[in-house]
Amino acid sequence: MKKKEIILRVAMQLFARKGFKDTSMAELSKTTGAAEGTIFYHFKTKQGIFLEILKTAKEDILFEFNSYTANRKFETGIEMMEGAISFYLYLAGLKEDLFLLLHRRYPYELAEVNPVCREHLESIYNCFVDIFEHAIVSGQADGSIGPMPARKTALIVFTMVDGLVRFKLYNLYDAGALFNELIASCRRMLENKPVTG
Amino acid sequence: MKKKEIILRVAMQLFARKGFKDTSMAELSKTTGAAEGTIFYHFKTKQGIFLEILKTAKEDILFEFNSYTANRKFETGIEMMEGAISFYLYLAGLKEDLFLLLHRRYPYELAEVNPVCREHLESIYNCFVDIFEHAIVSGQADGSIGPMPARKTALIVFTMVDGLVRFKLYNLYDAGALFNELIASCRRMLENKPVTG
DNA sequence: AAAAAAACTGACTGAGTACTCAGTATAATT
DNA sequence: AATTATACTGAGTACTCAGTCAGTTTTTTT
Repeated sequence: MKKKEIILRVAMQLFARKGFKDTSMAELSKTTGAAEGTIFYHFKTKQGIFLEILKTAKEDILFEFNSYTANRKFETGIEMMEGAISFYLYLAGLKEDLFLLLHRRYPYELAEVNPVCREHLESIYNCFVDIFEHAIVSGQADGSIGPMPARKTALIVFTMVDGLVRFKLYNLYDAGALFNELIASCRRMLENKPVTG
Repeated sequence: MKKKEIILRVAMQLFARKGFKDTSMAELSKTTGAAEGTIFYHFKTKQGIFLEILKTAKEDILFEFNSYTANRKFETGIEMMEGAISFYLYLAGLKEDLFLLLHRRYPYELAEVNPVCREHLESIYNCFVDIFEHAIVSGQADGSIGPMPARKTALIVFTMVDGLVRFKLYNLYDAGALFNELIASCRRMLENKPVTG
C-alpha cells in the first residue's frame, strides 16, 4: 500500500476517534510511519487531508448505496422502509469511523466556509434521505403508506434513525435495545390507516 | 457583575460557538477583560471552567423544567406531548448556546472519563425524556395514546425532536419548515387506533 | 547506465498553548 | 489605622502546533 493511502486511512481513524483538532501531524506521522514532510508532500494542508477523506467517503457511500438499491426488491413500500432503516444501521456499524466523523462538528463548520466540503456532505445526506423518500413514494403508490409529504417525512425518519446511531456512537443508550421499537414506531407513523365509518 | 460570572458566561458562548479546544485562554481573557491569571485564580483548569458551565446549565434546565411542568395543564396525553415538543424547541431557541454545546462531541468524551460530567449530562437528558415519557403514560391512561413501551418510545420521540434541533443548529435544513410535519408524525406514531372489526 | 522525476526525510521555525507565580490593588475585619 | 483576606495582574515558562525546506533515496524514463 502506498504511503498516501496509509495516511488517508489512518487520518480517517484518528480524525473520527480523536477529532480533527486533537490529532496532531506528529501523531499522524508516528502512526503512519511516514515522516511529517512526506505527509505535506502528498497533502498541502491538514485540512486538505480531511477534504480528501470526505471525498473518498462520499464515493464509498455512493457505491454502497448503488449496490444496495440494485440488489434489493421489496413487496411493499413499508417493507422497503424497514429495509432502508436496517441498511442505514448496518452501514453505521460497518463504517463506524465515517459515522463518527459525520457526527462531529468540524465537517459542518468547514462546510460553512468551504463549498467543496458542503457538496460532499450534501451528497452523502441526499443519498440516505433519497432512500427513505423512495420507500415512502413507493408505499404511497402501493397503498401501504398513507398520504403525507414524502420528502419531509423522509427527513423525519432520517433524524430518528440517525439519532439512534448517535446514541450508540456517544455511548448514551444501547441502540440495539431500541431497534425493534424504532421499526414499530415508524410503521405506526407511516402506515395507511383504513378509513372507518 | 463579578469577573467570575463574566468568565463563565463568555466561556459558555465561546465553547458553544467555537468549541472547547478552539477557544484559547488568551481569547477568553481578551473577551472577558480579565487577565489570564484572574481566570486561573477562579478556576483551576480550563476543563474546570467547562464543568462549572455544565453544572449551572443543569440547574438552569431543571428550573425551566419545573416552571414548565408546574404551569401547564393538558386535556389529553397526546396534547401534553405536543406541548412537550414545543417546549423543547422553544428552549433550544432560548438557550441556543447551551444546545450548541450539548451537540458538540467534547462533553461526551469528557463524560467517559469524568463521572461528574456524566452525571450532569444524564440529569439534563433525563429531564427531557421524563417529560416525553410522562406525556405517553398520561395518554395511555386517558386513552389518547396507544399501548407501547413508554420509556423507549419517549427516547425515540426525543431523537426526532433533538434531530430537528441539530438540523437547525448545523444549518442543514430549515427546522421551522419541518415543525408541523414533526407534530403530525408524532401524532400518527402515538395515537390510539380504534380496533376495527 | 545516465538522467530526470517522483517520493520521502526530519531537523527546524515561529506562532500559539495552558498554566504559574511573584507581586499589586482592593475589600473586610479588627 | 493597621492587619488580614480576597481579587486581580501580566510577563514568563515549558511545551505543542502546522507547515517548510534543503537534501537524500527510490522509481521511471531515456
